[in-house]
Amino acid sequence: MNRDHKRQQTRRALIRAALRLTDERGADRVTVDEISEAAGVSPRTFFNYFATKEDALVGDPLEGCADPRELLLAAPPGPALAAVEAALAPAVRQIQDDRELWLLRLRVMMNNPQLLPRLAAGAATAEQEMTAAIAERLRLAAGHPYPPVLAAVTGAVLRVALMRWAADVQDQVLEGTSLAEHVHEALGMLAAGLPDPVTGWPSGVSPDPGGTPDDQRDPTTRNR
Amino acid sequence: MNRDHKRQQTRRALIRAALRLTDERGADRVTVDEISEAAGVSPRTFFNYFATKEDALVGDPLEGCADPRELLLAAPPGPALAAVEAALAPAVRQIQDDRELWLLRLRVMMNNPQLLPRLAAGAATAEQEMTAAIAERLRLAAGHPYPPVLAAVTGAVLRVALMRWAADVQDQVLEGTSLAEHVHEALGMLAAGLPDPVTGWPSGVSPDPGGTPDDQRDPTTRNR
DNA sequence: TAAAAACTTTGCAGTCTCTGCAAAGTTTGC
DNA sequence: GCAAACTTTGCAGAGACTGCAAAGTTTTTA
Repeated sequence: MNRDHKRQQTRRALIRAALRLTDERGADRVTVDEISEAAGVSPRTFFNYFATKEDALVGDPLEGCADPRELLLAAPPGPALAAVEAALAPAVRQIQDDRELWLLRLRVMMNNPQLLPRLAAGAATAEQEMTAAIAERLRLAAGHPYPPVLAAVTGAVLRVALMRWAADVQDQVLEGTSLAEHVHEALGMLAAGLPDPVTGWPSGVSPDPGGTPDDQRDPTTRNR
Repeated sequence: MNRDHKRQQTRRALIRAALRLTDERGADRVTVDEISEAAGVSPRTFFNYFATKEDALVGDPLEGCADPRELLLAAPPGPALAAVEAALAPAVRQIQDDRELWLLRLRVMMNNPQLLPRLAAGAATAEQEMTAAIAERLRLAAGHPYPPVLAAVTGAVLRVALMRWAADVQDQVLEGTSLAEHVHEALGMLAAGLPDPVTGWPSGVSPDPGGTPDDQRDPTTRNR
């Protein structure tokens, strides 16, 4: 049997076993030994596939997707936020294609909050790459705040969209909003400057056009 | 000697020992036994103070600050994003007051990326509280996307601001920007809708009536 | 102030995660 | 069919973390 294929199969078996057992009993009532046994491999083999027990649970939303750098640079010319949305699209599509698995995974995460940080963990690497790619696309100098802010913020938005998508399904909303729609909706809020949804007021932090750093009179700054 | 005071002292000794040793050798070359010894307590005592080794390293930016709920509800009436900035102010002030410790901590984090996720971890709880507080302040229905998006996004911004502030100092920028200024600058970008800093183009995701307060038809809210 | 109550520290024994290494087993290319 | 390349496995061991009960310290009470 094909080597790569077999590896993928073992990998998936481990992930599924880990998720199923954790879903049934909670994260700290499942051992690596049990997961491996359920997947039909030795415990030692588990660690050939995953560096930590939690890695098998959390997974990587971007796994198998092209390098974000390429996607971002390949995105049609236009505003950066739109390009980021385009770059995220393959990941979103992939998650929707593996719907069952991701819903299980997200349910497990919501029931085991210790895992939430790890989701951000995978994001940490992706975020760094994203930051670099944005800076490159816009040809901004290394110290410019825009790329890291945009990368962090879109990462946060993706995470929230995932959770809301999963919560919709959990709550039996039969024809719920698609993940892509959740992402788009949240990015739309960002693009609009997070206006207050009740009053429609603009968000009201002085927009300080990134260029003019006349922050000297900011009242929160005078000390130190 | 006063009991509380002694506890705080032990706690700080453990944190300092953990940070110093990790700074010298890297996170995986330091054991709990060594940290405890350096702090003058038994290894068992370490775990009376921190649930994990990493907890001693990461700390909590909001530790000792008032409940974000109260801060947010106490903030002057006005746009939500401005209220969030006001709510963040005490945490920012506290970090600047403990400048030395936080700079060491952030340097350690930048040199030991395994720790970055944990920073988001503490944020996870704070983020939930923030979400609830925002929803309460704006009297939004439970399923509305605005509170979780705003909470996640401001958390991300705070994290980036912290890192940039620390990086400034690391890079010997003597009269660097204050943390509060970094936060304000990043929030300003959000408020402006993340316009492309090169072209000044608006961010260009169709803003999707998140602003118009006809929330009754919000698709995510219809149920429950 | 002495005794009781409340709390903290510690040692110990044990479970679990995770690693390096080398032997055994499998797949692939020639 | 054979050698190279890769994967699985067992084993031994370091280190994180927990529950428990004994010992030590601080605070309260009478």
